[in-house]
Amino acid sequence: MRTERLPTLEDVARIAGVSRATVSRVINGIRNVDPQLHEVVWDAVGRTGYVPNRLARSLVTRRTGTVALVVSDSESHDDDPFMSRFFADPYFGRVVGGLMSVLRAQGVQLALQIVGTDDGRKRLVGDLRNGQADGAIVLSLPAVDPLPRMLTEGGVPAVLIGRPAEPVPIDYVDLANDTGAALAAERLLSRGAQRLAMISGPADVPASSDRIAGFRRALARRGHGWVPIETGNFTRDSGEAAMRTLLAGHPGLDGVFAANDLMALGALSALREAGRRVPQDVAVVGFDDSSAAVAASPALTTIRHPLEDMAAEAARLLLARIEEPAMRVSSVIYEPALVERDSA
Amino acid sequence: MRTERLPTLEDVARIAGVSRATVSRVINGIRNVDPQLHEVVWDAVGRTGYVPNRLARSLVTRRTGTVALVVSDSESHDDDPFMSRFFADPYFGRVVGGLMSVLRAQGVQLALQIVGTDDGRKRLVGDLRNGQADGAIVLSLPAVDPLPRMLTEGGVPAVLIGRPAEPVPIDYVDLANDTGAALAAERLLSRGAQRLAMISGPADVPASSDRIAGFRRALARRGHGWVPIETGNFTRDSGEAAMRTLLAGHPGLDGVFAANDLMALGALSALREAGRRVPQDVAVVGFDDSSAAVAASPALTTIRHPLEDMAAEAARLLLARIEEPAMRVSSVIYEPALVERDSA
DNA sequence: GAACACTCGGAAAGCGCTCTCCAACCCCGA
DNA sequence: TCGGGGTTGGAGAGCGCTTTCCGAGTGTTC
Repeated sequence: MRTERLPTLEDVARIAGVSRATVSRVINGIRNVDPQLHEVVWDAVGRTGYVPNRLARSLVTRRTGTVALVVSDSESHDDDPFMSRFFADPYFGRVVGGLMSVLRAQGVQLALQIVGTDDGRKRLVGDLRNGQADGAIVLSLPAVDPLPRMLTEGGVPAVLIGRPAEPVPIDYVDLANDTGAALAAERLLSRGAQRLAMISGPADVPASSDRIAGFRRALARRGHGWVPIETGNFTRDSGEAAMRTLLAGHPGLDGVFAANDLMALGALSALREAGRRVPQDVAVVGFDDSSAAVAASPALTTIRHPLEDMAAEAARLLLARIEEPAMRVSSVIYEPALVERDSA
Repeated sequence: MRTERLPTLEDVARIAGVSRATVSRVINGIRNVDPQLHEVVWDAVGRTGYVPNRLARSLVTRRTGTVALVVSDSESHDDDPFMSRFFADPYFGRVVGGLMSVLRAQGVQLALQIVGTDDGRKRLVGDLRNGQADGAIVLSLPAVDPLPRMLTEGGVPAVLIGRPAEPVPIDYVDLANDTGAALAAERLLSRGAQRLAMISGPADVPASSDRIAGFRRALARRGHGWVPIETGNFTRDSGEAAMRTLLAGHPGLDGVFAANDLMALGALSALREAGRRVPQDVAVVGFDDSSAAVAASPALTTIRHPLEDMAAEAARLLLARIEEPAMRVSSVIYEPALVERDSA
């Protein structure tokens, strides 16, 4: 099976009685080839079951029809369960789904790449420059990541999902995280909550710090000063722990904003355990509008994060930049919206 | 940036003052090259910042260091939301996570491929035979899918996750779905439930039919005859609808087995809406032990599905087959386990 | 009928790499 | 001094494709 040689351009050419060049032209629909020959060639293609070899083609055209989805992680070891947690999180799947919705239509493939070390990043950039893929969509996890800069300096078309921590001239799509957090704050206040608190993500990643800043600012505007903030790491368990800590330090709180739904779920557990009713005693607002939000009980009032749309836009942006590398660097910011359910 | 030509083997050879062949040998660590030259070459590599071109290498070695993750769907259109639902489901992410855990350690990359038409399948097999990837992990969604057979006939190393609907000599990993369903049945019975029902997935996909068969068989063994089964499509909403239908037709039922957690979640909603308490009035068992199970309220008693482990094993199997194409076809069946929580 | 403009198809030069020969060389024993 | 065995490094032939030249053929115009 695998052993028998596959038909090549050469074979097709021989059978059709023309040159390799002609077959190539016919297959790629280039120039006006005599309709008669055209037919003869396609016939030979059909008879041989010829399929062009993408590798060989890419080698000369410098185009692969592939885009890399790069997950840039900080120093992760193989036995580190973090990555598997990352993949199990709906975040990853939603991004892939959004990307595929536009890539698939263009016949572009997606190659998954994970880099966890600077060495890995260097190799990745090298491979990309060598035409391993036409461009990259980057999911950058570490608080500060050299990858975006390395990519732009290497001249690799790339689009970030989520803004870079430090300014880099690179395309990206992002969510107005601060606005989202402000929506949460206003919802809690308008529900009558007075003593608010927040369960945030790691303070050094942009999405997190933006949510913290947005929440604080919105409260300040409404005359609320300092609010207790407990830091989690976006997992359910960390949300539960954070909630316990908050309750211990501030038993009178009546409103909580969690920086994602998973942590809100954890908070719900901790509140139930502490005998607090949601939303009567404590109102809770999550973030993301993930499927977990509707599964929760009470169903989570949360902030909608149009991740699929963002990923799709990132893909479009990347395709455009691949087509036109000199294009001006741009970024697209999506507006979040409040989703009202039962928890606040 | 992108314009400047990248250093090639040739350049390195010139700088090191040796031939291309020698540089190639040094880089690939082949044969005993004079230690002195060895050093000279590496030095030149460092100075030029040379990175081997994978494409060119693959073209001659017939090895890409890439494995395709193929999602074989039936006739899906671009505006069909099904795919995005599929990606958002934790199933996809868990599979990717499991695969990556072993592929990454081997430096193997994963390329995502989606095929929705027979034409697409044909092209895919052609590309794979041409060495687009070294092998494929297949997630086959349609009830009956020609892809597995096409792959084996094309001599493409491939491993299925989930057994093929019709017997094909191909490696696969699967879960003992029937055993899992039996565990659910026994749990319900031992909790004292007497009038059981099931919310199944589409009856024509193997995983579904196995769960149905296992559930029925276990009940029959315990002297329970016919049980009402309502069919859903693995989404939350379909579970809710199915539960309503069941309640309408069998108001007295006191135990439900849902073929996955998402549908169990929907069932929970429908039961609450109907004023039934879970587990006091109606006991509910789910399937998968997804993250939704613990988020649910009451937390779902469910069947653990070690998907990450299965995917990892699939990856190992594939790597082995790529290494040794003549290896005997094998399959690995995982045993599910009952996870006791609150809903049953 | 010659000069010109086109159209079409073929030859061949790569793309960047690997790997099989083969020549050159070294060391040893006869 | 010479032949044989064992290294080591270089030349060069591909892997399967695209694409630039060019030459040959056709039709058009004065």
